Amino acid sequence: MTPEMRPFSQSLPMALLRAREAAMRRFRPMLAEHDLTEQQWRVLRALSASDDPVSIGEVADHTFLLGPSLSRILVNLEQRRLVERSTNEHDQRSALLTLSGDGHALVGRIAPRSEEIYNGIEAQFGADRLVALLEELAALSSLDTVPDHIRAEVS
Amino acid sequence: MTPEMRPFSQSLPMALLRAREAAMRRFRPMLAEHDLTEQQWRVLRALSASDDPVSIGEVADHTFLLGPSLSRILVNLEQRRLVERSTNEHDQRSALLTLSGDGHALVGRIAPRSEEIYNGIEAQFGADRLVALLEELAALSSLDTVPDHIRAEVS
DNA sequence: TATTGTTATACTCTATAACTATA
DNA sequence: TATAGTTATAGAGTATAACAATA
Repeated sequence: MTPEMRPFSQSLPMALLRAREAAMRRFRPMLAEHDLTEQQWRVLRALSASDDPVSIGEVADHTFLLGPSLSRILVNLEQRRLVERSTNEHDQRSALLTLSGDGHALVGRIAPRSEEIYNGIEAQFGADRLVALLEELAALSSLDTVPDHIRAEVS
Repeated sequence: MTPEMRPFSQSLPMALLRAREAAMRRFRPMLAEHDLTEQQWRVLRALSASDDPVSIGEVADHTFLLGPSLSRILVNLEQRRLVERSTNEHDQRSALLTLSGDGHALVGRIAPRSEEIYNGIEAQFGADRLVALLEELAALSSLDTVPDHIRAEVS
């Protein structure tokens, strides 16, 4: 034993991983039915969240995917006609992504089942409690995110 | 947009991933210095948490690693003399794992720095608040875990 | 020169099935 | 027959660097 370190069971990264596994266990079968990996789904989900085209870099930030990973995922999703690419007229370097009609349709088929699973978690865990947990997670995530007005002063 | 589904920003799996990323960003450089992947570290951490030898299956459960992944990680950790294997005398099929002296030494070198990082998070987020968050995460993780005495009745 | 994104490369992990040895 | 673990195999993601095109 290494008593100097907090118990494995109380490690924050492990607790987060464990909780995520517990949640994903409910969602995975549904994604598998549609031949989607978690990462592919994160991309579709990020695009479905916006009416406007989103740059590849923004999608990478939102989905926690690295450039090379995202590039290959996009090749796959474009071949499946779920995602469409256009070029930003104001900056020829950056590509803009949108969900295709098929992409919207697929998300639309998955959405109600996702909500169902979500409602099940809310019913067991408590809706208010879940909202509170999400708030705490957001607060934790933004700990090292320097607010914009401060960053402007620093840099 | 797909208004039928809750916002991407409020998806529980994404919130957990985001929080885990925020936490791991602080820990990763330390692991990289010791040439450890997150998964290798999870194995060492799980073994360091127990004075008694642990079976491979138990380690797999605790670390959320599949058998084949764990097998190869163990080959690596054994070659580096961080982990030792012995056979369970009562069941020749199962192998028992323990942290070697070098393994303990490595965990011992990492532990204080890990605690330092942890204290930083506590200082920013609040120690009590972090304890409360860990409790909520544990509760969420155990939602679908049927308690043993009930499982005995059911099966 | 800096930025956006892709390609190259090597490694690691995931996931399923088939297999060996033991129970 | 069932279980513990390994091996085989295919696929996908991670990570870094090098690169092309554009700003």
